[in-house]
Amino acid sequence: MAEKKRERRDPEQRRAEILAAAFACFAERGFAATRMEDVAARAGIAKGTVYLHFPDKERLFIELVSGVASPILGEVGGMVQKETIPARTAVSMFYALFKREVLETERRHLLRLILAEGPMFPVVTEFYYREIITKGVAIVRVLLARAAARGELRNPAVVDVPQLVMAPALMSIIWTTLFEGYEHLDTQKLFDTFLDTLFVPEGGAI
Amino acid sequence: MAEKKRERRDPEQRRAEILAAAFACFAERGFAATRMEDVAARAGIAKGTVYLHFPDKERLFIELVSGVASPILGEVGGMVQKETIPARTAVSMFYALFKREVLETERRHLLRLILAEGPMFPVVTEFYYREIITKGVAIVRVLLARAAARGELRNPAVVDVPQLVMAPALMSIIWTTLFEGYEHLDTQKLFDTFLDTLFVPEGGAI
Amino acid sequence: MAEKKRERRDPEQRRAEILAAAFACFAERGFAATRMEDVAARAGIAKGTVYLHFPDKERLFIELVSGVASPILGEVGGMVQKETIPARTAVSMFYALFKREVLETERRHLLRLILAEGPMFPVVTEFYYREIITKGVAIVRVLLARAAARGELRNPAVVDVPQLVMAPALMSIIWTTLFEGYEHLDTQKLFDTFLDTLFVPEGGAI
Amino acid sequence: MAEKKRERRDPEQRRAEILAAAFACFAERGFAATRMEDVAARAGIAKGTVYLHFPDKERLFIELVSGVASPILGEVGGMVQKETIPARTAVSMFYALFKREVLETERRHLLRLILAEGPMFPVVTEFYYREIITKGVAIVRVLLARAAARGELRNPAVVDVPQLVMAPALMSIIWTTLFEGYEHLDTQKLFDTFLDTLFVPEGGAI
DNA sequence: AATGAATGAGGATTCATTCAT
DNA sequence: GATGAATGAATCCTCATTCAT
Repeated sequence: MAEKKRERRDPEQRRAEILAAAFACFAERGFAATRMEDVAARAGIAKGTVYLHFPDKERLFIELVSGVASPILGEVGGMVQKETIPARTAVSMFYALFKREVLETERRHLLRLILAEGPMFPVVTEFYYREIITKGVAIVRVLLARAAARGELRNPAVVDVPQLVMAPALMSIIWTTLFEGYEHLDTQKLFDTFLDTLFVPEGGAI
Repeated sequence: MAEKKRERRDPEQRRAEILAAAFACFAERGFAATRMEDVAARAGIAKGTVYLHFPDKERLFIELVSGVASPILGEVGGMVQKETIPARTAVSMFYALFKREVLETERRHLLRLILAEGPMFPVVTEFYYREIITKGVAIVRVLLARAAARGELRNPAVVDVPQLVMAPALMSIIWTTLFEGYEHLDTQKLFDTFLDTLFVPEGGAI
Repeated sequence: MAEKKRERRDPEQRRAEILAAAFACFAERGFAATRMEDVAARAGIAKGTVYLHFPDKERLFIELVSGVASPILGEVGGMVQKETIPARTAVSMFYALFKREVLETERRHLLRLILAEGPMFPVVTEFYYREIITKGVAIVRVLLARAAARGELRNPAVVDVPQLVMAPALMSIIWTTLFEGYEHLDTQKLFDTFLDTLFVPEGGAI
Repeated sequence: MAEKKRERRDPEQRRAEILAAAFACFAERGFAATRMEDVAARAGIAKGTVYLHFPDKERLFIELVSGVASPILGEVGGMVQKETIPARTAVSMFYALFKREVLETERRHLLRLILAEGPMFPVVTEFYYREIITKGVAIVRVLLARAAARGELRNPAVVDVPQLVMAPALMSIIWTTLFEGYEHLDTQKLFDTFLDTLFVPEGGAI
C-alpha cells in the first residue's frame, strides 16, 4: 500500500494539479461519466480535497475548459503583427503552432469536450465564441485581406469565409481523435496541401 | 381521469419511434445525461416498454448511432458512378446532399454524439470508420483522381488527402452546432468558396 | 432474512406509511440526524421509494409536520359551539382531548420537533402559527370571555392572556418528553389543579 | 496582506469564548446543523483550535449546555431563604429573575436546545433534571407550602404540583421563540395574571 | 405487450477530525 | 499553541433496471 502522505502543498500548485487531472479525466470520459473521485485519484489526493479548490463539479469543469485555451491565444495574436511576412507563411506558422500546442498535446481533446458538453454548458460555448473564435476569425480575416490585396490568393472570395482556413485544423483534430487508430492521417500534408490550394505558388505563375 | 392508453403497436414501428426519441434525447444531452425515462416520455410510452425493445441503455445507444448514418450512404455511393459529370459538380452535389440530409436535419448532431461518446463506445467509432469514413474517403478519392486526370484541380496533390474535401463540411457542422446562435455562417458560401478554390474555373481560361 | 417482496401498494397508503415512519424517526432524532434510509427502513421499503412520494427530505419533513396537527383541530373547534356547557367543562374537555390525542400519542413529540427545527423551517412555524395557534387562541378567548361574563373566573383578567390556559398543556408535554423517566408527573392532577385555580368552585359558596 | 494573527490567549478565557460561540451556533441551528467551523469562525479562531480545548463536538455540546444554566441557580436558591417575604413576592421575584436572566437573554434558546437534543444526549437531560429541575421544584414546593400555611393560596392543592408555577415561564419561552414574530405576547401580563389567579388578593378579603 | 412502482448501486457533496507546518 | 489543508466516512439523491399487475 502506498503511504497516504497528507502532503500539504502550495494552493496554486495544487489547484493546477487538480485542473490537469480533471482535464485528463473529462477528456477521456466526458463530464457526466467522470467521477470526482477519479479526478482526485488522478491528482493523487483525497476526494474532499478537490472541494477545497472548486465548489462543485460544474465549476471545476467550467474553470478548466475556460483556462486551457487562453494561453495559446497570445501567441496567435502576435502573428498578425508582422505585416512584412507573406500571408502563407503566417497561416503556415499558425498551423504549426496549432500542431505543436494543440494537436500533439492533450489539448487536442478540448474540441471534443466543448462540442460534447456545449449544450449542457452554454457558458462555456459562449466563452469560447467570445474569447477564442471571435479573435481567431478576426486575425485570419486580416491575414487573408492582406493576402488578397497582394494577390497571394488563388480565390480572393476566401476573405469572406475565414472559417475555411480553420477547417483543415478541425479535420485534423477530429480525425486524430477518432480514427487515428484505424488509419493514419498525415496532418502536415493536409495543411500543406490546403496551403498550396489556397495560395498562388510562390514563384508567381507566368 | 384520462384513460391509460395501452396502445399496442407494430413492434417495428414502436422500435423506430423509440430510436427517434432516443436520438433526440442523446443529441440534446449526450449519453450519460439522458435518462431512459426521458426517452420513454419522448416516445410517448412507459419506462419499462423501452426495455421490451432494447436490452439496455448502451445497446439502445449503439443501435441508434449505427442506424442513423446508413441510409445516406447509399445516395453518396451512387454519385461516383456517373463518370460523365465533372468532379466539381459531383462534389457540389455531395455538399448539397450533406446540407439537406445532415446539416439541416437533426442528424447534424450525430457528429457531436460520435465525437463525444467515442472514447466510451469504441464499437461505435469503429463502426463509423468502417461503414462510413472508409467508403466516403474512397469515393472522394476516386472523384479527385478523375478530376486530377482531367486537369480540373488547381492542386493535384489534393488527391492524397481526400479528407480535405470533408473539412468544410465538418466546419459547417461544428459552427452550426456551437456558434450559430452567436454569429451566422453562410455554409453555402463556405462550400462554394472552397469549390472555387479547389477546382480550376470552368471556363478554364489559359 | 425477511424476503424483499417488492410489495406494490396503493399510493395513498404508501404515502401514509412513509409519513408515519418519518414522523417516528424525526421525532426520535430530529431532522438532521434522521437518515432517509432510516425512514425507508422503518416504512419497510427501499431508499429510493421514499423519493417516489416526496421530492426531498425537507419536503417530507414539512408535509409531515404540517399534516400531523390538522386532524385534531376540527374537534377542538366543535367545542366552542355549545354555549350551554360551563367554560370549565369545556376547558376540561379540551385538556382531556389534548391528553388523549397528543400527550398519550406519538404526537406528543410534535412540539419538540417544531421547537427544535423552527429556525431551520420558518414555513413550518408560520404554518403552525396560522393554522393552529391562531385558531386555538381564538377559541380559548371566546370560552374565557363567556366564562368571565358568567362570573365563572376567579380572575377575569385571564381573558387577556388566553395563552395561560395552554401553559399547563405545554408543561405536561415537556415534562413528559424530558423528565418522565426520572420522575412521574400526574398530568391529570396538573390540569385539574389549574382548573380549580382558574375557575370559582361550582357550588359557588359565599 | 493582513498578518495571520496567532493570538495566544489565556486558556480559560479562550475556552469561554469558544463556549459562547458554540452556544450561539447551537442555539441558532441545533446540534447537527452546526459545523465546528461555524463555531470556530464565530469565536474568531481556526477550526483546529477548538479541538485544543474540547475533544469533540459532542463533548463541546455537553459541557456547553451543562455550563449555561448553573450560574442562575445560585440566585434562585437564595430566594427561599428569606422566610419573611410573602410567597407571592418570592414567586414574582423568580419570574422577574427568569425574565431578566433567561427570557431576555440568549439563554432563552436553552430550552429549545435541551428539548431538541434531549433524546440524543440523555446525559444532558439527566444533568438538567438533577441539577436544575429537582432543585427548582424543591424551592417552589417550599415556597408554596409556606404560602398555603399562611392562607395565601386560592387553591392549596397547588402545593402538590409545583410544576404549575413553571408553566407560564415555559409558555413565555416557547411563545417568544416561535411566535413572537407573528404576534406579541406580553409576558409580564402573563406572569402577573397568573400570580393574581394563584394567590389571594393582598388586601385579604373578609 | 405495456405499465410504472419498487429497488439499490452509484456518485456528488459535506463536515468532523487529524496533523504537518 | 495555533493554523487550515487534507482526509474519508457518511448521507442525500438519481436513475438504470426489474417485475407484479
